[in-house]
Amino acid sequence: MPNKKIEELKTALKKKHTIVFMAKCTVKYSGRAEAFLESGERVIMIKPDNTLIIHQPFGNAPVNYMKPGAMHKLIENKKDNTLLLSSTNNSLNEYIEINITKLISLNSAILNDSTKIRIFGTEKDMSDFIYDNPKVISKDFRPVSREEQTKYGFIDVFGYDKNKSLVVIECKRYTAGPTAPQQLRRYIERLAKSKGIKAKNIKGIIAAPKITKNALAMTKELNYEFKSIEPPAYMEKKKDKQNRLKKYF
Amino acid sequence: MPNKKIEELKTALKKKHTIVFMAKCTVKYSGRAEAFLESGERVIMIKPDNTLIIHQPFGNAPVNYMKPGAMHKLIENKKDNTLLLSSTNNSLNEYIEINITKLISLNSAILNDSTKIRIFGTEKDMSDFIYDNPKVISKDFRPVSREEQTKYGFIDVFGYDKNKSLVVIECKRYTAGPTAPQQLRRYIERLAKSKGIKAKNIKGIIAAPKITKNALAMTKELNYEFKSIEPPAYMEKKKDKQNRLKKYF
DNA sequence: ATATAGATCTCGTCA
DNA sequence: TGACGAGGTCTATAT
Repeated sequence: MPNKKIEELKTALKKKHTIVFMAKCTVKYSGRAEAFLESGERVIMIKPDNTLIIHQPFGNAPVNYMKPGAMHKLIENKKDNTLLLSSTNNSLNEYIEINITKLISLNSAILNDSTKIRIFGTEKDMSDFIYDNPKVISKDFRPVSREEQTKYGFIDVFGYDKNKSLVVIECKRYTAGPTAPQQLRRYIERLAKSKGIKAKNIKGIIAAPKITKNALAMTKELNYEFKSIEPPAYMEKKKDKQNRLKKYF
Repeated sequence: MPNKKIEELKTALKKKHTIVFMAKCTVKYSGRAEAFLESGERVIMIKPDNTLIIHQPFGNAPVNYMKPGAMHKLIENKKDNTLLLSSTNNSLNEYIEINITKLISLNSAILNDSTKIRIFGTEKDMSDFIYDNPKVISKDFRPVSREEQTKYGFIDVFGYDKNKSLVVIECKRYTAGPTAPQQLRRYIERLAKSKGIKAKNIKGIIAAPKITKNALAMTKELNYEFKSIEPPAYMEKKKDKQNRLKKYF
């Protein structure tokens, strides 16, 4: 490996640049589990906050990583002309060893970026939409709170029907699986206990665009209701995708 | 922006290289949700399988991404000297627009890597450990199967006690939360139904290193049992971390 | 620090 | 292809 590149990498690490390099290497990880990756060519990224990310040339997820706050040490082995990048996170008790046998490319720079991403169409947006438009549940539904995360658990939307019976709504932004009625059941049982009423007198509703067959069976067995509701951002997008996109720039 | 770099990027895209570049850009995403990221300097990676990943210079997770299988188009705007990288995934109905105002660095190469990571210390390893060492549950426990992926759900370990009562064990690698007794409850209720026996005659055990206070309360309320068990890899690691690491290389 | 649940979750696996 | 649960999940939020 060229000494110049190694010096450049050392300097970039010291100066806390954002560093990206391609290298042939093996990887060992030890921490919450243990992981081993045989020799291959990968992309390795190190950030100023000491995040380390290793990507294989396929797939969406990194194959290995260290969370922000690790410490990196670069050790040259002049005998066999290899580099060892050793990363430790003492507080998390995690450890990575990258044994580099070939340095294919290297780039580093100070990147200026302090912006935060804005995301629309989350589950919170969905529960807000239901709170603001209760008629999508039923004309009799009267919401009284959203995101009730304190006493009774994390209830998405909470209210009363025309008979003043309690109504608890669990939102899912995608197809509801078996965990949805499970969650609803847990919230309703807790709520019933704390209010001193019977769980069967609380109405449970799952609001999601779709529900799986099994989840629907469970929902009905527990005497809850499924209400098909699209996430609001998706509805907006359908209506006028281009206008919505333009709004933010 | 230098024409040479733009041509290099175009060629690399065409040749399906693994590409990494740093750029000042804005990002718009529309798909499962909608996301907007104002101008800033980031690392952008494009893989031969058409994965696209955008990293800000901080944090572990990518700020934006497209899954494998997207299509990328590079459009030059010579008027204001900008580049538009437009990515679409038609089958997933997802879309990203990256507006590049500065190209800071660029590297591309064909990376050879066909290896797959091996991970030890997963939940499966834990259920295998319990199956092979049933005495860690109790001296009377007789396991008959592990990882029972049936119509009843996914049961980690399944067996009988000395009275020939059914025993169902749910494993968690980390602190068990409220979802653990919930899951166990679902498996046991389904199993009881299909076997035509009463759910209360099936013994439920949560095996995990720790359990939260609420989860323990739920566990007891449902007449299940919590058994504190360390994940096996962690135990091995404690015993002789160095030996274990050496074994695999 | 712990607890809890969402996520543009991702990924593998099985029917 | 959908369903389902694990994940070295990660991340944000509340206690």
